[in-house]
Amino acid sequence: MGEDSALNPRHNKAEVFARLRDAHAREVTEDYVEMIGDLIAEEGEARSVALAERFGVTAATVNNTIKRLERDGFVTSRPYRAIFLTEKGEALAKKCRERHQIVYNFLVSIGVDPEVAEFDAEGIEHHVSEETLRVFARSVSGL
Amino acid sequence: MGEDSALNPRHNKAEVFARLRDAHAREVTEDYVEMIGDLIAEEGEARSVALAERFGVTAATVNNTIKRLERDGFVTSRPYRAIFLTEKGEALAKKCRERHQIVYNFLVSIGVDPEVAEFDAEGIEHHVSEETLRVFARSVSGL
DNA sequence: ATAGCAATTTAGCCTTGACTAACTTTAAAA
DNA sequence: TTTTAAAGTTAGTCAAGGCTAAATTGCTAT
Repeated sequence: MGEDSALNPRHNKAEVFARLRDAHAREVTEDYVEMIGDLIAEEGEARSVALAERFGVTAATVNNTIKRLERDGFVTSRPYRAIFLTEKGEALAKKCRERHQIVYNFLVSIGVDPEVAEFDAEGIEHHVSEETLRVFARSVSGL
Repeated sequence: MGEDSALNPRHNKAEVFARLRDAHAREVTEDYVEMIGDLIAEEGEARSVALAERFGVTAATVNNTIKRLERDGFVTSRPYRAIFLTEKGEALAKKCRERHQIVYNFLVSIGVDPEVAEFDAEGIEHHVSEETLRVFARSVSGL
């Protein structure tokens, strides 16, 4: 007995990977609400064409994704009009922006080149637990 | 002029996201070759049933994935038999194992709980650039 | 007022990665 | 040796997230 316990972590990875798949499913949503928030802040509104350009995907892909986000309650949109964040979307965007900033600042603080840090933060931010994020934040703030 | 240059990184994220999508496409492959390597090391051979259990997916899903890995030259397998890594697969597994270890050690070294570090490392390892990995490794080795 | 262009939407296709259900093969126990 | 349970395979479904091509809408300049 006990060979599948926490004492022998080699043998119960399933949970880790399940969480990984969940994080995965949230990534695109998070990147979109974050970007939509940025666009509204920078340009006053978020249009499909700007999202397509910034993500490097086609307008059709943006359209699909926005439909999903709308279905899931993160944005509202009317045909041929700009895209808006719901409260839920805004809250998520805020959280993501903060998280992104913490990861970015942390990477730079340990000596990663700012441009590389920008790349890596984008990938890492979706996979950092609350605890690790706290450690990052504490580390940046100089212990 | 210059508003899309590196001086204004807000405006050319497309590349970042393209790389993110690529990293994404490699994740499952990397997790599988790594796990197959582990199983061979621990149990002498890698069977579908063990992969399914460890990843928390069905045997059918494992089967699909293994076919893809075989098509892409990372593993060999014969019906109803164990799965083997090709040289290419072995090389990738080795690289992933090292990277995973560096990320894990780094997280633990900055004060993340080992169990949480294990979770996070699994997600982060696929998104860490060579440069950031070097910074992590250097940091762990006590600069 | 309308012509034309840019933006958006729609339709149809693809791959990945997941599932269930049903079937086949292998290997071990009776 | 035969039965049976476990392992593996196959077929069919689904959602996410990409794409292209074609249709539609909205805006702007004539």
